[in-house]
Amino acid sequence: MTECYIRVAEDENEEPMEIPSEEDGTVLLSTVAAQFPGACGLRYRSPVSQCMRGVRLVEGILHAPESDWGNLVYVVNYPKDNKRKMDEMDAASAVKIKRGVQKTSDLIVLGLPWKTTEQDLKDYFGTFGEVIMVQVKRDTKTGNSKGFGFVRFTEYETQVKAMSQRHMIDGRWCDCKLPNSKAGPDEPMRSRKVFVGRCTEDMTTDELRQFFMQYGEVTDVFIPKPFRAFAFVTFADDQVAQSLCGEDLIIKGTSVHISNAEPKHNNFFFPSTFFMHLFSNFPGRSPSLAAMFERSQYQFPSSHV
DNA sequence: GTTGAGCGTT
Repeated sequence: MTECYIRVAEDENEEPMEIPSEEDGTVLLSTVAAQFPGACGLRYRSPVSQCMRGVRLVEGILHAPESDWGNLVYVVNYPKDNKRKMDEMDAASAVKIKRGVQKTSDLIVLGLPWKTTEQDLKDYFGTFGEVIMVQVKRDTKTGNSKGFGFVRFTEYETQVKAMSQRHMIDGRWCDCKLPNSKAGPDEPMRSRKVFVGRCTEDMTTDELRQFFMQYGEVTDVFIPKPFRAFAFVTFADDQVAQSLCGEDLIIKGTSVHISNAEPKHNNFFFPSTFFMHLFSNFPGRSPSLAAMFERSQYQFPSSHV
């Protein structure tokens, strides 16, 4: 299958718009969303059954129902029952509606047996409902499990059920809890830039751009080199950025955390107490210390906030 | 090559 245009409309009876496919014949959801903001998928009326059918959507990529898209008119899906156009509301509330009223969040799974794998977790929690993310936290050097992990369900009801009981996993009782990192909402700040934590090394700027396009126009993606497990994404609209803050989003199967690009304290790797200690020991005359401070400034550049 | 309350990224 090759590059083509598929016909897309907001309603079956509305005049369709032609939207380009990719070279492999798939269509990016972001391409649809560029013309129909807030779109979360496509459907079409099957010529055979006369029923509406959903178009397969995997990782932001829409796949043709048969060998090709044909001449069908594809109708835009909007989240839940919200069929209003995005321009009838502000961007922030649109994203909230798009994301549903009851957001699911990552759950920490405590007490895992050392031998339990992510596949084990997926198999176990899959009996409760659809699972969209599992992680087993491991020592980066040895690969040994740290005995805890994370799980994320599609449905909020599933999450509630999972938290309401203990879990026997590979012979041990485990608990699902809301992680401490979700304790309080992030402070609001009017920035167009968000901090994307827990990035994996295989995420490219293009992929991040493709992913975040679904929420609004992306003006910049910055991934520090060498790899530091985080990125900055800038939106054209600060309300879009703000609406995502505090969210856990799943990119390529990994849960990333969105927070403000300018937290109160950038003190994880360079705590101020660390500097104070150094300064007190070597009062103001260490070239290497100055160089280190320079690096820390570079790693948290004000130009990226 | 161990262990058994915790907490993922800046």
